[in-house]
Amino acid sequence: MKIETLNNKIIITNPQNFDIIQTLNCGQIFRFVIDGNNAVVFSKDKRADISFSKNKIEIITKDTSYFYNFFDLKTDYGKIKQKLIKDKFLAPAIEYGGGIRIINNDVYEMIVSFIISANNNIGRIKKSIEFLCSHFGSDMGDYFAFPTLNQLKTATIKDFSNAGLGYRAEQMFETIQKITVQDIEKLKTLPLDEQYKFLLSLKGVGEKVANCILLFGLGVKNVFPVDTWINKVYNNLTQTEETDRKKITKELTARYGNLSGYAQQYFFYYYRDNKLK
DNA sequence: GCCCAGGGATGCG
DNA sequence: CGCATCCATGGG
Repeated sequence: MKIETLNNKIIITNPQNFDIIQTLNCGQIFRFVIDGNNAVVFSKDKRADISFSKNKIEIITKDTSYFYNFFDLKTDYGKIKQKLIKDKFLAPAIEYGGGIRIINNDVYEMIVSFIISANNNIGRIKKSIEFLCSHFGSDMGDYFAFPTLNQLKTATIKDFSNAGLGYRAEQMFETIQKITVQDIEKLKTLPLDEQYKFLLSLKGVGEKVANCILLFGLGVKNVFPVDTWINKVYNNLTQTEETDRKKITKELTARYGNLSGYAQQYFFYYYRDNKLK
């Protein structure tokens, strides 16, 4: 794999451990469109237009360094997979979704997105987020930016309800009113336990959502978000009917350690995509 | 009509 | 602490 960064694009020839469709479709990001061999990806107020084939990926964007980090291009996924594939449970999942990369997205955007995600499905999550962008985000000409915190502070409970948040509308309103730009900046500098504590103090954020925010928004890899799919994976692999997600989270984080976040995404994508039990 | 979706808040013991 | 119950909404 060779990565070249030019003025307005990143060119990846002979991509290894990087599949655009897998990376976009594994549930870590909600603002994207795939059309054949092209994709458009949005983060904050930024946009990347991507064309991809078997031996080439082109990421066209004004913000090359942002999307270089966004797609985690500095990390050697070959090494990570080499370790994880020794795990007999994980091997088929890595075989299936070995082109997944863990995205480095904006923390605040992840807080809003994953509050919406609770007990929800990806189609509805995407629609709600699009609503918030088109009603509260800046008009960038041919798309809308993700609303800034101060823009979203103008939204009412009714607005969130109109966005399809259902019973999460009140939680979102409270959290958006409570947090400040300074809180978000400070959050990035805190040690893990304090980051976790802050996130759990927000309405609509529990253990699973907090772990997703840490993984996709703060680059923390020794967390293992447990949702309904991971719960199914766990029961499938252990031949149990465990429902205690705290226990499952603890066990899986202990098992995969600093590679938990990667393992979790391989599992999630494989089992959900194949709709296994 | 029931079940499910990248679960969390609340109340009760 | 652990545990049960409730929570909007749209698609299958």
